[in-house]
Amino acid sequence: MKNLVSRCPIEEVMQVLSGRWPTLLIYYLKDGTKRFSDLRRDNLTISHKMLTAELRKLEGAGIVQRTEFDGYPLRVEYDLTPEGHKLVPLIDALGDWWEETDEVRAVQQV
Amino acid sequence: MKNLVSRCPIEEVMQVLSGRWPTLLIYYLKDGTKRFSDLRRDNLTISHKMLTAELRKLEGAGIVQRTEFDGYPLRVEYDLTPEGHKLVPLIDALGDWWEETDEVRAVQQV
DNA sequence: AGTAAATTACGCACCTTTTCGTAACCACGA
DNA sequence: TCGTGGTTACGAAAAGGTGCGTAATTTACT
Repeated sequence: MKNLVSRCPIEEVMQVLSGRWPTLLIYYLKDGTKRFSDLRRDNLTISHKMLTAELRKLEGAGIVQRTEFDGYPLRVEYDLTPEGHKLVPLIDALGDWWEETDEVRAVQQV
Repeated sequence: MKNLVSRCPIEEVMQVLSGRWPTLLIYYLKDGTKRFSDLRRDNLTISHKMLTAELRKLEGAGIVQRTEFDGYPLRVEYDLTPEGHKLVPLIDALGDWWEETDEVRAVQQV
């Protein structure tokens, strides 16, 4: 999903939130500061490369704040921005919707 | 994004809503019944292969209702289900969030 | 009257594009 | 030599576009 087909804000958010990782990362970060290696430990299956790419995307969208500390080994901390925190309940609402419509899907499958 | 890495409802919704088309299709359908060819006309760039695939995914998720009418040429109508309609304001909220955080992003880019 | 073409909603095969994981490498300090 | 956070190159796999085929009926042309 490289470029947009409309200038609709919804398509723009979805470009950032689409995929397996963005919402999961937001969820790990909502509990507080995490380091790169913390996220890799929590989130077993994401590759090194994907994690950096996704974090930068979220940073560019103003959802995640990256803080680099001088010294070796290099230390970097990731947090949700205030804007990122505002996003959490909206994503929760989608999860709730999914759970509520679970029975509907169960019926349809028959 | 073939299979899930967690059993979190949020990852499950995102599997359905991820990508360029699902939310756009929901938006076209929220105004009422559309036929396959209506959607292709509105939504210039989607290929027929993608359109069928996305519509079936939304149908499987209980968001879209597909109604087939006998006769030739075959006629098929697509509508949002009641559950699908409930989803609209949640997606709207994401779009609103994106617009509100627009200035934040503008500042960061500098 | 007879034939040709258009219509609708796809399925399928083929081919290109994009995505993503793996692995190697870098910087440095303990 | 290991750990940290990150980049790059490579290759496999998945996503997605194009074009052809299909059904039965209507319309358009000769």
